[in-house]
Amino acid sequence: MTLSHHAPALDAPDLASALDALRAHGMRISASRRQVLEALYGHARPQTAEELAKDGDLASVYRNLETFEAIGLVRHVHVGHGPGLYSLAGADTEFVACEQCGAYEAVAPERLAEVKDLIERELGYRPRFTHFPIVGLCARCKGDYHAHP
Amino acid sequence: MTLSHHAPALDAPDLASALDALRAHGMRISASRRQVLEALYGHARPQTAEELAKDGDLASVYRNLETFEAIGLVRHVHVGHGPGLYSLAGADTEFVACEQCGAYEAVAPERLAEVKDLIERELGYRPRFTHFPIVGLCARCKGDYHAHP
DNA sequence: GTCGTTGCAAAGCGTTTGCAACTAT
DNA sequence: ATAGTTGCAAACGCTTTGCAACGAC
Repeated sequence: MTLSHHAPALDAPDLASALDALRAHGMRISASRRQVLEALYGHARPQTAEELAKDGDLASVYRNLETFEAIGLVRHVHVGHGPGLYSLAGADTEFVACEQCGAYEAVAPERLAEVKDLIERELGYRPRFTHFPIVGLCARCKGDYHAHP
Repeated sequence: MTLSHHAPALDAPDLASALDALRAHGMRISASRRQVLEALYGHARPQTAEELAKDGDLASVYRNLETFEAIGLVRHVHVGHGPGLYSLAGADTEFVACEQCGAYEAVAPERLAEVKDLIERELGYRPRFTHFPIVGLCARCKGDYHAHP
């Protein structure tokens, strides 16, 4: 499958409207799906598939996250080498991550407007830090070269 | 192991000086090591471990790339979800990658000086696009939203 | 009753590890 | 002779897939 990560963010402000969105796409409401969505609505931070599965079936969670992403309900970001981190699509969010300590932060796109324009002008690429973050050293790690996580 | 990716780039302009570098670090010159280094010196583009191994032992190649990287001889970049791409450390190089078509390009650090300063001023993170590239849409893919690789 | 979805098991990919057999020094 | 290295096999972590049983509609 070639899942587009460019679906326009679907704004489902609560669980009920998320379920409506599924129905609107002809999808059924299963226990697994309800549970994943509840978990997503219950956490501010992006979650791994494993966290979202709790004790349910991981394969189903991956399948569901994939379809949720296809309809623009969910999105995920890759921080370092770890598992993907999933969150509700809502407003576009970009990320910065520290390759030293693994910390990462969401960044509102407005704060990166100038940066992205500059990169596009210089390189011809239109950057998007929603799926793969800006990677570097965070304020703490910049100082201590030999610091450990 | 926690391998520092921040070792200063070791400038070994040819195979002979790379081998000297190994010796200088008390490392032995094995057939596997010679072969990996020859492959690295023989290709301009970053190579996967599998490509570097040709028909040799992949595990040894990974082990050797890891130690080469630890002494600053080699470096690798992660483009999308594929395997790591290894190259000689030489001069610092940063990368941009297209998340649509998988294309990527090396970028001289000077071209990113302004961008990196701007990011650091805005976010507090000091970006480094040597290990994880800037990701976005390349010039070709920006246009055709539904283009295929 | 249908067909989408699940849950399990198994495979996949890229990478790492344990360990006995080698080999550069 | 004695480490450091190799090569194989097996495991790893994350994700995907095949498929029969299941359950939402």
